[in-house]
Amino acid sequence: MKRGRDSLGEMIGYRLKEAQAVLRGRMDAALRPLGLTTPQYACLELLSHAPGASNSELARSAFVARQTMNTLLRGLHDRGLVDRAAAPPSGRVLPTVLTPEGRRLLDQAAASIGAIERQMVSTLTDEQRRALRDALANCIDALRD
Amino acid sequence: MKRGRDSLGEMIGYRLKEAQAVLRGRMDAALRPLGLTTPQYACLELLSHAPGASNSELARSAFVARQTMNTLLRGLHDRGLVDRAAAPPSGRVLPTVLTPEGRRLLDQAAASIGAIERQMVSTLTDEQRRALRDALANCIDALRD
DNA sequence: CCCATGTCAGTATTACTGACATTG
DNA sequence: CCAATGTCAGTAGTACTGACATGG
Repeated sequence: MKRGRDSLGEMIGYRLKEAQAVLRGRMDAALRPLGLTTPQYACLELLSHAPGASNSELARSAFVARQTMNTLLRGLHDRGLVDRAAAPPSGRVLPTVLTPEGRRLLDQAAASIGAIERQMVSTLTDEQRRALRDALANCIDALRD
Repeated sequence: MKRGRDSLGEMIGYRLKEAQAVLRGRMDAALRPLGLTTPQYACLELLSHAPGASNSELARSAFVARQTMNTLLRGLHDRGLVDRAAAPPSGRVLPTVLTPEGRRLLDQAAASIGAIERQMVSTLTDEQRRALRDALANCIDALRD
C-alpha cells in the first residue's frame, strides 16, 4: 500500500523546513559578528514592535515555552540590551523594553537581516509574494484547530 | 529613517518561522508516543528515500553538520532502527540502511505526519499548493549564492 | 597535496517538563 | 477556586567548532 510519499503536502513540508534552515543559516552568519543568535534577534525585534511586553507574551509570539523566553531575556538583560521593570506594576507581569544600547544593536542587525529577507524574495513578483504570505498564513491557521 | 519594517519580505520571513514552528510542534506531539523526535523522524525518512546513504550525505540533506547527524545516527543505531556497514566498502563512507524495525516505526510515524501535512495544506487549491511549493523553492535558491 | 569523510572531544544554546508561589 | 504569570531546578536533544586520521 502506498503511503502517499511525494505528495504535494509532503513536498511542501520539506520545502518549508529547507527554506527555514537556509534562512536561519544565513541569519546566524549575519548575526554572529554582532554577538547575537537568531532567537535573541527575534526577541529584540518583537520587543521593538511591542515595547513593554511581558515574558509570557514574548514567549507566545516566539513560539517557545515561557521558561525558554525567560532564559533568553535574562541573557539579553545581563548584556544590557533590555530593561525589565523591577516590580510588577500589576499582577506578576514584568514589562520589558529595549535599552538604547539594545535599540542600537537591533538597528544594526535589522539592516543585515532585512537584506537577507529581500534577497530571499528577490525572484518573486509582488503578486507571488502576496500569494506566498497568504498561503503560509492559511497553512498556519489550518494547523491550529 | 525608516528601516523598512512591515515589508513583504519581512512578513514572509516571520510567517516562514511561524509555519515551521507550528508544524514542528504538531510533529513533535505526534511523534512523542512513538519515542521519536522530529529530527530523528526526518533522518529515517531520508534513509527510506535514499537507502545506503552516508552520514555526510544525510547531514547535507537535513541541513546540519555531519557531526550532528553522526549523533542522531548513533542514537538510531543503538535503538536498532538503522544498520551501518561495519567496514567501509570504499573510502571512509559507511552506508546506512533502515532495519525492518526502523521501517516499521517509520511507517507508523509517516501515517501521523502525513495526516498533519495534509491538514496543513487542506485549505489550499492544487494550484495554490504548486505555487507555494515553487515559491519556497525560489526563495531557497535565491538564498544560496 | 588536496579534499571529503568519519569520528572524538568539548561546549553552548535552545527547549522541554515539573514544581511552586503569587496575583487577580 | 481557578487561570495566568514569573521563576527555580533539572534534563535532554540539537548543534556547533576544533582537531585528527584515513582513504581516494
